[in-house]
Order: sequence, then structure tokens, then C-alpha cells
Amino acid sequence: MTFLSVYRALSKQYGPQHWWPGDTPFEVMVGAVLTQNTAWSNVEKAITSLKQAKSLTAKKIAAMPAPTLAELIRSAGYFNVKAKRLQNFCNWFLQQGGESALRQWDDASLRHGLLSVNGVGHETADDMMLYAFERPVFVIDAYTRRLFSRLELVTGEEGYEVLRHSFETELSKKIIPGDEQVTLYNEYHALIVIHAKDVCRKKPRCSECCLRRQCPAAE
DNA sequence: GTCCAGGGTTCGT
DNA sequence: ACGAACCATGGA
Repeated sequence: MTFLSVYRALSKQYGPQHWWPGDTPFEVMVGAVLTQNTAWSNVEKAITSLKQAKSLTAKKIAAMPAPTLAELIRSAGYFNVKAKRLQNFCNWFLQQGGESALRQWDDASLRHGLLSVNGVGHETADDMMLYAFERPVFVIDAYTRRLFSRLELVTGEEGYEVLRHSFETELSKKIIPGDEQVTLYNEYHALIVIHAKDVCRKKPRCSECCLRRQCPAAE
């Protein structure tokens, strides 16, 4: 079994996901911060509320008082922390000249810049890299770790960067053009999340999640 | 009432 | 580099 065969099995079972749901790249970035440890349905409410307040722009978010922003994103949980994180991010974003300026940056610089923002860690930065800036970065999250350690393709003890690197080197062997690479990473991460959700829906609150047995790639 | 979510990020050691 | 502490809503 390989990373690629797991992808093919998931893809066959669930079909294309075309993530990330969001009208604009900026909305995707906001969603990446808001979804930290939070059910996506709660994030959607917060984004709707920002839109309703006509405040889903970097300038508006950066300019409003933190408590006001916190109230708007209340449904996403951790609202005080996330309000501050969102403002940190928007300030940085504006300081760099906004999206069009950031698009000119090379992958490494952009990733580094995102990580320099207080409140943006590995996964949030990589969500933004992949789903807002369409850079070839494989997102590692808790599901990814759990799934692949159950499949015994990784131990689960690896650090974030190590894991990301093994996925990227393994998957880049087979796929050639850069554009395809981004599409593959995009779909793969989405499929992992969908699969985890699917399994957990069948057997709610199963701490083991039965991923190994139910994963179509495990057979 | 309890568990968990597209749990991660920060900060101390 | 690793572990603890922190944050807080809403659906199942």
C-alpha cells in the first residue's frame, strides 16, 4: 500500500470534493483561522455573520474593535482568541500589500510569512497555502495522522514537517506538472476529512474510529 | 449531561 | 524538540 493507492481508493469512493468552500481566497484564509478546533458548521455561521455585517475584508477586520469582531465570530468558539488572531493576520496581510502582492511570493517565503503571524501555525498556514494560494503543500491534520498510522504507513510519532515531507516526496514521484500537484493535494486532504466524517457518522463517538477496517484502501 | 468538531497555537522547559 | 495550558460554541 502506498500514499497514492490510498488516494485512489478514497477518490473512487467519494468522488471529487473541490475544496475549499469559500467565495474568495480571503474568505478561505479567514475560515482557516476560524476552523481551528471547531466544527465547520459553526465556522460557516461566523462567516455569514461577517458577511452580513459587510465586514469580511482585511481592512474592516483590522480596523474594528476586537470585542466587536469577537461578537461577530462568536459562533466559531474561542472568539476572543480568534478575534485577536484574525486581526493579527489581517494586519500582516495588509502590511504586505494584500493578496495580489502575496501571490508574487515564492512558496517558501509565503509559508514563512504566514507562520510569522501570531495565531497562524503549521496547519492553518498550510490550509492557506493550499486552498487560498494554490501552492503545492500537503496539509497534515489529526485525521491524516490517525488514518495513516492505522494503515501503518507512518508511526504517528513523526513531527509535522517530517510527515509533510514524506507525503510530498512520495506523491511527487508519480505526478508531474505543478498544477496537477496542487489539485492532488487539494483533493487528498478533503477526502481524508470526508472519510473520517463518514466513518464517524456510521459509528458515532467510536474512539477507535474503525478507520483501518473501513478504509477502502485497507483491503 | 457528555463528547467532539476540518484541535491548533503558544509558551515554557 | 516536546509537553502542558489555553481557549469556549453548538450539534449529536
